[in-house]
Amino acid sequence: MIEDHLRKLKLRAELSEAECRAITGLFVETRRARAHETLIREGQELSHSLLLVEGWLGRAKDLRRGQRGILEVHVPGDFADLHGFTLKQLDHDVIALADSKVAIAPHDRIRALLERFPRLARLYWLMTNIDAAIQREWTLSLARRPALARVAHLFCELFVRLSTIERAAPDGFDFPLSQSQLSECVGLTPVHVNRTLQDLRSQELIRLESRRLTILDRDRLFALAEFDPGYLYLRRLV
Amino acid sequence: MIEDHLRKLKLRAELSEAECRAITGLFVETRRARAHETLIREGQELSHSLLLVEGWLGRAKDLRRGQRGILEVHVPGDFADLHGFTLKQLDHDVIALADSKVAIAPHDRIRALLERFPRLARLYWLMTNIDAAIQREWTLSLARRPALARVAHLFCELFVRLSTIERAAPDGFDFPLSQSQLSECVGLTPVHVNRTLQDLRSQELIRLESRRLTILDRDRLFALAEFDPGYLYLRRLV
DNA sequence: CGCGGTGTTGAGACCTGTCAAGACGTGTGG
DNA sequence: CCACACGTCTTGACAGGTCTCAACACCGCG
Repeated sequence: MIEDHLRKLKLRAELSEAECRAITGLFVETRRARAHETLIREGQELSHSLLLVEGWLGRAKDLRRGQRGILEVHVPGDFADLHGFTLKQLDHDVIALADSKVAIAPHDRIRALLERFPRLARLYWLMTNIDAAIQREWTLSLARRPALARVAHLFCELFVRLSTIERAAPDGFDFPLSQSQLSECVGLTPVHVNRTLQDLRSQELIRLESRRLTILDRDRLFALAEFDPGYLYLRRLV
Repeated sequence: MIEDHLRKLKLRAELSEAECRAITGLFVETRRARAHETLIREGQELSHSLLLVEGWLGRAKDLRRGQRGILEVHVPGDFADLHGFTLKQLDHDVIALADSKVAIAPHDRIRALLERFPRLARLYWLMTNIDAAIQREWTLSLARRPALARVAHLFCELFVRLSTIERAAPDGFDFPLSQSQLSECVGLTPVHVNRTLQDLRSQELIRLESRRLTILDRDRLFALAEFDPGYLYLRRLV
């Protein structure tokens, strides 16, 4: 059930059988969430963390005037709020972007695990840093990439992240977000995202229909987005 | 020399005398850097981390066409690249935004410290998470706040962060960045930042002259920026 | 059958960027 | 002491990217 998570960890560190079993033992139950459901609210006291098993989650923050930003998206194998373990409460909401399944890890079990395996504490710290690197790249996108490159860059990133958990085909992946949700990820309006997608389609870079994204020309898409996967740190580090 | 750093940590955790001494023992030497100097380059192999003692540093990433984004700024007491300890190399540059002084902590000393004081490992993980929360707020700013609120929000954040290390007066602080550097922080052009600052001045919210920022009406500035310091986690957490 | 969410299109407004020029202060070399 | 280069701040005119508002088509679902 949490193979995706172990796969993600093993990309960066060697894991022993005992460690894998201990990590698996973190989770007490699973629950389902429907698209648009809010799983965790900003400021809420937390006693457990959520691992995404199936579906898509996002971190969201609201402003006045109904404006919302989605600040990061999670794919299966990601902890959505491991930072809640140290922060005790979050500065953002965690929302389901599509129908999803999450596994619940109580904080006291996480604490016990990290005390027993200090090496894993180091590894999860590393994963936090990789999360932050992704966040930085999103920040750069918003600061400096125009709409077209910004959307393209998100597709490139998701393609690579999904590939590492073997949820991407060579030429694309299932992408269940609506254009409206996508607009919240890239800091644009839904109308402009629609026009940007048409632009990407007319340049024969992608297809996007019935919630499946097909990448027609990966090299040109990567180039347009100035995508360099270095910031994902897809290599052994521990 | 590293009192600012200890002050920052003590805001979030109780520290024993032994822990303080051990942290102080992390640093082998200091060095100076001139404004605009690049201290660490993206991709460079790292064997030590830098604590900012005096001055201003920033994390920067470049794109083609000479576009650059500054993704986070550091004030005294901040580790600029503690994530380099786990990541081994960075996905961004670390640059001096003003003349600065940094203290150098070799990674093997950091490793020894965290093995001896596992509680500090937890604390530095927490600090990483607070860093990430700041990054999220910047992302939100870029995604959803218009130029005026974006600049205002940065000033609010810096005012609070500098206050916690007692480097802000009740009504402002020294702010050595040029308008061009500021524009790289907020994802605008220098020309537009200039006009935005004039707007803030004409609304009698701030003064900014000879590298000193004066906040004339804190409440209105906070309201304009929709600034809520919750994301800085200025409270005991460990 | 009607409804809400989604995707699409058009026209116009607004925010931000581009390009160009000049003012000012500072440091440097003659 | 002056001349000069350089970075910074400022201003204007204009271009361009993105947003707003409005309308309509489509679809799945109750």
